[in-house]
Amino acid sequence: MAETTRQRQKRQTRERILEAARTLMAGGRGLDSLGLREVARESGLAATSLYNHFPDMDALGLALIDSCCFRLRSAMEYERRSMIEIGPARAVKELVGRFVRYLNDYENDFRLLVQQRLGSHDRYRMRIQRELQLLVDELAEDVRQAVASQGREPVPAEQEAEAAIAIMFGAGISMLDNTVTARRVLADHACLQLEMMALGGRMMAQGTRL
Amino acid sequence: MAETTRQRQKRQTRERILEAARTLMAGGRGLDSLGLREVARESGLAATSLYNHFPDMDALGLALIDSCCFRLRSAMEYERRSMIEIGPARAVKELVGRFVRYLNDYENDFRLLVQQRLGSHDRYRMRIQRELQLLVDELAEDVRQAVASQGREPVPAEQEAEAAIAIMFGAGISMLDNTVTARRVLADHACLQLEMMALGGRMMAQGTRL
DNA sequence: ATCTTTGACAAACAAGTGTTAGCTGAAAGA
DNA sequence: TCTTTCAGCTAACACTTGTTTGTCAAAGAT
Repeated sequence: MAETTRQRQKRQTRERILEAARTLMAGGRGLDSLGLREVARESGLAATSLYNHFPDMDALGLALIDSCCFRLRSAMEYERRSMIEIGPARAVKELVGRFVRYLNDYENDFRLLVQQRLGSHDRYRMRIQRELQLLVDELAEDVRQAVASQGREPVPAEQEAEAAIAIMFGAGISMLDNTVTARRVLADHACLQLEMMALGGRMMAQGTRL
Repeated sequence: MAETTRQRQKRQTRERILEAARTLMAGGRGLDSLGLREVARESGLAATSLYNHFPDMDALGLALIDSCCFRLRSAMEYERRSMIEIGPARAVKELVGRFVRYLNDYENDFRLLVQQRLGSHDRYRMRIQRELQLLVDELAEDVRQAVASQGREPVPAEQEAEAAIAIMFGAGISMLDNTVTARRVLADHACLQLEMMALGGRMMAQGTRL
């Protein structure tokens, strides 16, 4: 069934509202400091019209976070086979490269996600935590498969993945206040840290301890 | 020169204001969603009285962040000699233990710092970034000294320290939404991850690569 | 062609915001 | 003891906020 004119226009307006909210947050403002009227003004609508799309401000925020999660997931998605076949060192580079590209494209998305991961709104937090846990789980599965395909001892993949995400997000946060060239240095550091991590995991799997 | 009655009362009131702001943020609210009048009400003062202590809301926020930084620094401070002498495995446990204790005592401080690290206010961000960099630097110096005292090859200490802070902060963020017992598990994970990191650094110093 | 639905609108409401001006009374200094 | 200082107060100003009510015109349905 084709989309009617009404449905299309409503959907477009809805997107316009979300886009307006994104614009307002571009300067680094927090989601909770955004006002309904302010968003309405930015999107060229009457304040009351927003109620035709979202029951209240919270629903708008959740929609925004949902779309941010979707874009993060899309950006970090890849073909597993290729990641596994290229070997660990290049896989690390590929992973970080993907993340840096995401950061350049959706800087404000990232800011929003990291900020709201600690926000007051429980629903927001849960949604984001779940998304990040999925990221960790997928990464852990990749690590396991890559190691298995090389016939090595099983490494603590969950821990590696968790640490890897923490390291990348930490680097990402630092990148936000830096120039594009400085970001490259930070990305290299992140690569090195991930390699150390992987190396340590491999040693630990062989029984080596500190 | 002793503190006069007036000076003492003013200082106490100032602290009362900051404490009120802390209370209001206890539920996880963002700093930018705090109102001057709201803080005044919470601290039992007239709104206008706050101007006797802070020129505007931004100054209040900065004072709050400053005190959070101070408490973080105090909590993570330790005697270097002891850290170096107990060996790497126990040093990791000590470090994480210290951080967990800080988190239990000053949960809202931590939330505030992590949130405002990505906030809109440049001065806030810079102040926090500087504080965290100091944390990284000190940790790196400890790693270097500990390694040197054992007569080992120099490891990439800066990178280890940076990753370590990222890992601990990542774990800390996860801990905020968990019970005390679940936090212990997360702390153990963080320890394991830090050990992997240290092990990988040592291997890398010996020339091993992925 | 007629009737119903509905997205967008302006007006209004009660409450909240940051900030300024001016007053008061107690502490500090002479 | 007299004067100055100043933390805290009330009142007021000019906004902004989220939300409700009722109107209107275009799209969809019959």
